[in-house]
Amino acid sequence: MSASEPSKKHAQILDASVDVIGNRGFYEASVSEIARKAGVATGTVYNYFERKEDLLVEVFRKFLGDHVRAIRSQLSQDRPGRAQLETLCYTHLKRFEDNRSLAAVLHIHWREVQPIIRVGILPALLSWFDTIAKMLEDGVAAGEFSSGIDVRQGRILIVGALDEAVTSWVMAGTEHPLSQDAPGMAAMFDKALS
Amino acid sequence: MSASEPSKKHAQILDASVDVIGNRGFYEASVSEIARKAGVATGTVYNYFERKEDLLVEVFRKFLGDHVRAIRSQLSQDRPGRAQLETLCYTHLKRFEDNRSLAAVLHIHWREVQPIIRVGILPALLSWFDTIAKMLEDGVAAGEFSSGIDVRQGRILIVGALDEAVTSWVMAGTEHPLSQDAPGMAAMFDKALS
Amino acid sequence: MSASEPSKKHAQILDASVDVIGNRGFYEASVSEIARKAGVATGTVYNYFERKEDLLVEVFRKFLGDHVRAIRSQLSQDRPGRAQLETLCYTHLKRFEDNRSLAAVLHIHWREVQPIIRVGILPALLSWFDTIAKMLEDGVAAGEFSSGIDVRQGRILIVGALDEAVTSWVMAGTEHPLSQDAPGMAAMFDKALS
Amino acid sequence: MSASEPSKKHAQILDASVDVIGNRGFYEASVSEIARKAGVATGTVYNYFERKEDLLVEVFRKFLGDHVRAIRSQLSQDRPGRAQLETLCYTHLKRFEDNRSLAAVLHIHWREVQPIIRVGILPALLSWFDTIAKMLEDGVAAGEFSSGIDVRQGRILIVGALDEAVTSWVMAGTEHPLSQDAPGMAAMFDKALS
DNA sequence: GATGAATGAGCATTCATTCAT
DNA sequence: GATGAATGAATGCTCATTCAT
Repeated sequence: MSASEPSKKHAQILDASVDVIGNRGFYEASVSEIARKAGVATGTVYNYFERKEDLLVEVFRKFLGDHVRAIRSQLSQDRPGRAQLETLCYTHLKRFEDNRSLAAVLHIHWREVQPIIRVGILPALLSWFDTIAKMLEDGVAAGEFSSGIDVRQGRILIVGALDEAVTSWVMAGTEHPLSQDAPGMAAMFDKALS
Repeated sequence: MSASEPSKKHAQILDASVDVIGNRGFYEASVSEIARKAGVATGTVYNYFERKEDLLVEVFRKFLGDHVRAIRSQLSQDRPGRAQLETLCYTHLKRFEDNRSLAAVLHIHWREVQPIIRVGILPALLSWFDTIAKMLEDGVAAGEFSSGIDVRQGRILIVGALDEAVTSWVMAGTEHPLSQDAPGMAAMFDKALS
Repeated sequence: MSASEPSKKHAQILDASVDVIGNRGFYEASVSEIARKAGVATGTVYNYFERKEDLLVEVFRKFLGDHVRAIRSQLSQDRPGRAQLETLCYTHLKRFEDNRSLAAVLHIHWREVQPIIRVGILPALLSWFDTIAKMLEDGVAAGEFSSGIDVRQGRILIVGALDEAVTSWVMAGTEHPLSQDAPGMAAMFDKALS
Repeated sequence: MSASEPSKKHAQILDASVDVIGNRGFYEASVSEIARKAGVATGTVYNYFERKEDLLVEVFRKFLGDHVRAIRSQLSQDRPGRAQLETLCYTHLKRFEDNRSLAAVLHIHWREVQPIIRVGILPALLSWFDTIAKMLEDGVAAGEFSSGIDVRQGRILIVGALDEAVTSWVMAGTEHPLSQDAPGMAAMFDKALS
């Protein structure tokens, strides 16, 4: 295998982490269970990750990172303003509707006080926040959003509302299609920012 | 002390729980540390609470319960619509600005997957959600909010945005006054719902 | 109350000890549960007994002591030999048939390795052993039992067999009348000693 | 080591359990102490046994099981009746004379009320009882024992007397050779059953 | 004497992490 | 690199005992 090819086992372990942590929560999940789900021995996990905490950190780095990159790519194809808001909401909600375990991991452990986790997660989180802020700034620059809006508060509104939408859906355990809320959420955001 | 006064030690333990859990997180907090902070022996905690989990559950029951009751009382003195939104935002943000530990406990452990905690916390959570939904319904009935709004989505918007505002403030560790965001948040909510 | 009159609470606690220890076993029984069954506060137990272990020791002292005295009194009314064997078996088995909890306490904790219990129980145990040995010696002296018997081994035979009879009955939880085995046991003892 | 060889650590832990439980009693014995005696870490015990109680249960399963198999093998080489009684007594008493700790564990915890222990121990106990009962039936069939005997009562007599012989010897802490009682016990049994 | 809340030592058990194979 | 048995620190919880009221 070439050096650039990511290890297959690394990926297996990461996928298993999403699965187990998403269903049990980080503190109720055991490294052995994740290893078993990944089809490797417990010790193997430590060939790829230094600490249990790194599993969670890497899940954020990879999966939230991928998500943010995808969102950015989508947004770049829309005109700033309402169109981007609709794309954002739909893409975000659809992504997690299709992967409930990932939704659970990212939205439940978003907030984590243990410093090693906090610090590790932060970059991925900030790039998500920045994506939203950038979108708002573009909307203002394009005259689509009011120049009087507070970008920081707007970011809080959007991030918080999307977060709560996904969390409620995850917690409720219902099968109602999460992405159906996208138009309504986008409309509210649009009005709030005009 | 009068007979009707609830146990002093119970209150001490609950306050210490807010303090310790708020700073370490539930899983990093040990019962002995909470006991020490409360000025009682470890075993004493178990005279008042059956399990460690009950500490967290009771914090929600009491402090979120008190908060919701206070909010409801405040809202009843305002006219439905924008006035209530402003009161809601200010009261909510001010409450947690004045008690960072409580903010940390409630906003970090809002989401908790362990069933015994989930189930214990749920009633307090639902009463918070219902308070927001009720406010929206009153606003619609009074003609202050558009009759076309989706109350469920509106609830998600407000709960999520307030949650994110507090969480960001807690996590950042900055001393910027959280309550200053109240007018801006209220204005966005108002526009979103019109 | 006169000094010689035994305390009512002392008796209540002892009766409750038989009840609880008989059903849970000494180590699974808690002092608080015994106190509750006795209708007194936990601390009250320590006004009458120094340690938890003393509860067990006192049960042996009082109830095995009473039993041995009753047996001795019965035996003194019979002629040595077979008649005494029959009286012994019937009285012993009937006593415990009528009080299953006491049977459980005495027969399960007969053997106990904790020194403080061992030492405390020993006198009562020895008086029980001596009673049997004395009966055997009387039987030999009266020419009813063979002069070739080993009194120590005869004591072991009778004590062990009666013990096993009661223990089996207690453990099985059946309702078959324990005392019905008395004639058969007595007959075997008689033949063994002739 | 061959693959069929049972785990060495498992055996070490079991041996240490006999040692520690035999001397302290089950409830006074701590898992850490057993682990230390076995030369392993505390956690290692839990790689081989699920619960502390399983240590005791396994001791019965293995050591009482081995003993019963050995006894059965010996008995099959003797003619039913007196010869078997002598073999039984000698083999039994000699076995425990040579292993005082094992004698203590098996004879003290024979009776145990905690359900998880009771149930776990029961099969080994029943196979011991059955061995005695079978021996009696064979003796009756061979005309060596009276056809009028009650096998159940005979089982109680033998099991109880042997149990008491060993227990007395263990408790007394004397060094008198336990097995010397075998002929006398066998003779009494023989007469009792004729 | 009676009470029962308070105490804190003690212990079973878990599990992240290591390391010999 | 892969394995999984071994490790032992860490912690929730119990309960005999004390003592202020």
